Amino acid sequence: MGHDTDAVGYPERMGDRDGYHHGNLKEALIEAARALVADSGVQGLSLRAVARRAGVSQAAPYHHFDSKEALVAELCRRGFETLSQRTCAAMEEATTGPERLVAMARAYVAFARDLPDLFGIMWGGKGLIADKAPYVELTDTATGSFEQLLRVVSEGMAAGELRAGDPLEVALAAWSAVHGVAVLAQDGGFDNPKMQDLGVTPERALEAVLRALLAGVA
Amino acid sequence: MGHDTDAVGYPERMGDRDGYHHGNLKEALIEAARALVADSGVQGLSLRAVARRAGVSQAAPYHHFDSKEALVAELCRRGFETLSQRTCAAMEEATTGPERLVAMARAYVAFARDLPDLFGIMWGGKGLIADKAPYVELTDTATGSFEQLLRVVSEGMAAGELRAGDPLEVALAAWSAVHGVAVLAQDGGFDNPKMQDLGVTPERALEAVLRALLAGVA
DNA sequence: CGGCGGAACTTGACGCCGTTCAGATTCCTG
DNA sequence: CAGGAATCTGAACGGCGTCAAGTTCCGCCG
Repeated sequence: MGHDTDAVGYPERMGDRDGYHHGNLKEALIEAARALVADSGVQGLSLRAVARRAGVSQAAPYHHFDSKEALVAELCRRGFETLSQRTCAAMEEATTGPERLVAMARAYVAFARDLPDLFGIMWGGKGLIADKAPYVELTDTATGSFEQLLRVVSEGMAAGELRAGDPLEVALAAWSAVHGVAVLAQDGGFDNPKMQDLGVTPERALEAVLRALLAGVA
Repeated sequence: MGHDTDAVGYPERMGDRDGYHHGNLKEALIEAARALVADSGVQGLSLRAVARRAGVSQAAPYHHFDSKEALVAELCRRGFETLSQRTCAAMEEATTGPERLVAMARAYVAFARDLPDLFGIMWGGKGLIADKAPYVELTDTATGSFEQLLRVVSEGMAAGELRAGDPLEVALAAWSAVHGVAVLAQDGGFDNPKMQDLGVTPERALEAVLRALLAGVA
């Protein structure tokens, strides 16, 4: 295993990682945080644990981040980046407007399922990030995903593949509905006995939502 | 103001509140937690702060709750109870199936707006409650809301006010979509400059979602 | 009425947390 | 090679969740 330092590479000239200086601690901290969340969940994400995992003292992170919240915000921002890449990739494999919307929706929910804890942090209420507003890069990246959706809807309408209407309205409805499925699937809204008895699954919820959306738009 | 002890009443024979024993600490703790969340947010919710607010020592809560998580779970459960009452009340003022669905949706989103922190705890990812499954009363109450929705959909279909179909499918789509709006409205998905520029508001998202849902069902 | 058992509560402690700060170490520039 | 800037350490502060041991009070049995 060894340290995490080699997971990301050094910025320019590869400093010797055994020196007093780490060389690329900022990146190593983010990677350590990501790994920590991935296998210990949100609860296990402490700044001290991140520092331990990166092999530095507990105070070292403060030379690269203003606070724990700032580190989490960056983790979060990268999550939105990944999410955007995934929906983008899924979309490009489809051709018509409705197909693209469906592909993006599936990719969105799949992301929430594959990386539930990261997804939980990204949309984690006021738990870890009291207010996203100060983290401009974070909100910009997050908004980028919505703009991508908005573009797909607009183009679909222009191409006559989606019924003409207000693209913003359609994009908002789609985002809200799909996000709802992802959130419920991720934090246990579907995972209790009664729901199981009813035959409720995230897949079914997604299909139901897609059917409703497409009925109004395709 | 005074202590919180008088907020709920004593169980049987009104004990003098100044004695060594509190008299009705469990209820007082829940009330203190509720108040704390209401005016300090999720971040300010610590077991010690709850105890302080109730005027007891830091260890006192452990005679009434197994852990902080257990207290939060009860808080949470009452949140679902309130939510259910609100959607129920809103529903009863409407007559036809579609009207009832719309009324419930509005009440749901209004709840998230009125009590954002409580709503955040109820659906708070893995932040405060690692796993809801052990808290049976909690999951039961939460599921009750969905069953209520399912009933309304079924009755609407039986009365011919909603297009015939699988009630579960429709209820799932409606819940997911409306929940999505509530979540996005609550944790800042709509509250950034770019979204404002686009003219995005929770109300608009809700209207968009409702239009899509009703189109497929009314 | 006396005292006894147990429930309710307090005190004090442990380890972990986020954060700060003085000082040690190393890198880079001149 | 000198000195300032960047980086990292070690120790500390207060707050947190939790637990063990001690204290106070209540109702019940004799």
